[in-house]
Amino acid sequence: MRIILHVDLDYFYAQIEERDNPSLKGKPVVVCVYSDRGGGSGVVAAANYISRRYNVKAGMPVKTAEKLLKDFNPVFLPVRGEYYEKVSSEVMDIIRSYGDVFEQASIDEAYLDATRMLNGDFSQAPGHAVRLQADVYLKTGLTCSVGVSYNKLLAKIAAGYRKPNGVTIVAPGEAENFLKTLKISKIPGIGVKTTRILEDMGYRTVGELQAISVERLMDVFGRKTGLYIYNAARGVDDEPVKPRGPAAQHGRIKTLREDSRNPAYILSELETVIKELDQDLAFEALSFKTLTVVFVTVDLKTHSKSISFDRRFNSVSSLRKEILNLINSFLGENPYSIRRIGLRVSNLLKESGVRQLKLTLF
DNA sequence: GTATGCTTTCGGC
DNA sequence: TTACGGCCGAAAGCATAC
Repeated sequence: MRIILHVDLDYFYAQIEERDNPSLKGKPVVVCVYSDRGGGSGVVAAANYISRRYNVKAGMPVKTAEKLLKDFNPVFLPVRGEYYEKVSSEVMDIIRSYGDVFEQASIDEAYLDATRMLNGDFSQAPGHAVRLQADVYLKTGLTCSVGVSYNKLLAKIAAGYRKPNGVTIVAPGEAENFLKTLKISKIPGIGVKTTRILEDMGYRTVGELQAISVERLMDVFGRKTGLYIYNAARGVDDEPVKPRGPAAQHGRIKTLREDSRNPAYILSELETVIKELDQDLAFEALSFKTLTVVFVTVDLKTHSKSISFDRRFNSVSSLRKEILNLINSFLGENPYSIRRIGLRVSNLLKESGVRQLKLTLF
């Protein structure tokens, strides 16, 4: 039996701001991504627990959060992405030392396989998790929530069970009991859409979900997803904790100063995106074979158009003609104006040798 | 029918 | 009443080859 931990930093961006400025404690704190449109246009990236009491949530328009909090002395702050990345690396370096295998799942989440480190003795796992939590707090001043179980699925659900600053153990034999009263949306991968379908079928808890046959689930959701839901409802998961390699794609997207269907204007707004993406590629010594233009139309739907080449490029700046073609092709088949525009490169390869040495000297 | 590879969309954080 | 970012990986969808 494996010993798996899931570590989740609590309300990460907002907690960092609170840590760095203690006068924020006790107030609703909302960290926002503002676009270039002015007038406070943007969305909420993270909200502390006081904000959450007033129904403020990540993903919500900033304007909505302002209305919900107007009587409660809130603090709205712009995101400091690079700084949060740096804090994340410091925290991850601590977490890493508590497992044999470490997998960073996002900027504020990680999995550990600690089976060998604890000699396969599950009874040592709770103490291990508490020590990890205390160590992170002592060294960084940040709290996290930890889930401990014998697979990634249960460890992740467990981490979400007691927050913030919680530790939840789901020992072998306890999964059925732990799962049966949970709402089905607590299963990772079961989002709004799937929840709606299952609720319409009359299922609300994971316990109830266990009554559906695998055939029925595969019928409704397809082979792969259906089997996943069937197993997840039983706490069954054998995904290994595995270190993540470098990102498989790099992208930049921005909100246009005004909605538009003018290809020349859209391309001009892409200039900063091109510059930043090229800096990224140069810094990491990457080349790519596939270029994608990402469109978000005024109805907030995301679309994309891509082109693949049979040779590698190390910069997008020489591909403006291709970008323009993709924009025109999109406009030809879509009636909506464009609100946001971006670029993505994939099929990445690390440049090696002399070329890389030259680039990293900058 | 299966395997493979590419483009597009979905959804979590 | 509406309001709305910027990333990423995974899954879905589709075409092709055998």
